[in-house]
Amino acid sequence: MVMRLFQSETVLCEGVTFAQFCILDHAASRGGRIGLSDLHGLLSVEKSTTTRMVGPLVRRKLMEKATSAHDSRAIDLVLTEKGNEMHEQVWKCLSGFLEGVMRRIPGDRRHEVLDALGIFIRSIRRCCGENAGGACDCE
Amino acid sequence: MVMRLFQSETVLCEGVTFAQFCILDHAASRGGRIGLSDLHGLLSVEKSTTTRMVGPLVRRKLMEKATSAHDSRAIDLVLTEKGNEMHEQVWKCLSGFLEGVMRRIPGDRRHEVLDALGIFIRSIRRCCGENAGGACDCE
DNA sequence: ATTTTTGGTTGTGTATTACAACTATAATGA
DNA sequence: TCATTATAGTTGTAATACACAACCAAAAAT
Repeated sequence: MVMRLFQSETVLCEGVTFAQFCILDHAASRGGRIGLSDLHGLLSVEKSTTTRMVGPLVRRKLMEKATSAHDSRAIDLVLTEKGNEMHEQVWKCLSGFLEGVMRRIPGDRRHEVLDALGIFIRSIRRCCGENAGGACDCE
Repeated sequence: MVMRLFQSETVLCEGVTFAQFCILDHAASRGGRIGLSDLHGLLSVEKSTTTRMVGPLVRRKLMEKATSAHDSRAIDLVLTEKGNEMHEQVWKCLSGFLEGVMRRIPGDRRHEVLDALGIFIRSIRRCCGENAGGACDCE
């Protein structure tokens, strides 16, 4: 079972939706270049959906399509200058929000909370079979 | 900004979707009866959507429509016997899943993790202005 | 008594997806 | 090497999930 968050077209920040930010971020975390086909898995969507999700980013010149080095069918998405700036901008906006959340956690417990959150998320992941097919069988 | 989880029609358990379970659960937690109009807010959807989400539950006789005591326009949803059983069934299934997650958290930290999770969620809520209009302004 | 507001339904448009069909390239294998 | 099969991406289409608007009936306000 796939669980998606923030899938609406609603703009998150700077005219970028959450899904779009995810794509920018995945690219950024890999040095600004990512194979289109890698995105299917990362976003848990069909390849046709990936095509369509990437569209607006390319149209707005936040990313560029480049043919992959070793496979002329495959496409790499490359962060443009503008895309990089946008990514940082949105990150700033997001961390602003996170800071707000943090401010509401008693100072002496912040570390504990973040730590516990990590444990919880990893537990769910392991319980759901990580990337392997759903061992998360609810019958 | 509205954030929705598990909105797909995908069956969660026992032929009940997550949204349907939420409705059953809200009713159950209020003694088996809930005003249809209360659901709009609880589910964060338009009233037209509520109407449509409730449809299948009524058709499957998990809930019944009853005219509200003090307003002949308003409708109350009442859990049927069957609906109550279904609710418990799905709860069992869900807690089975949660147990699986818990088993993967070191025993001596379980309490801490749950505790921290509560703090985190409350912080987000307060940060986003609880039920008041979005103070969660990202900008 | 008339007007306005509110609860619910239905009609309709838009967005988000998956699935299938198709093209082009790559890999396999006889 | 040539035929087969697999893979990358795009486009067409259908299903779903929702909001918004128009509507009716009942309630509240004037």
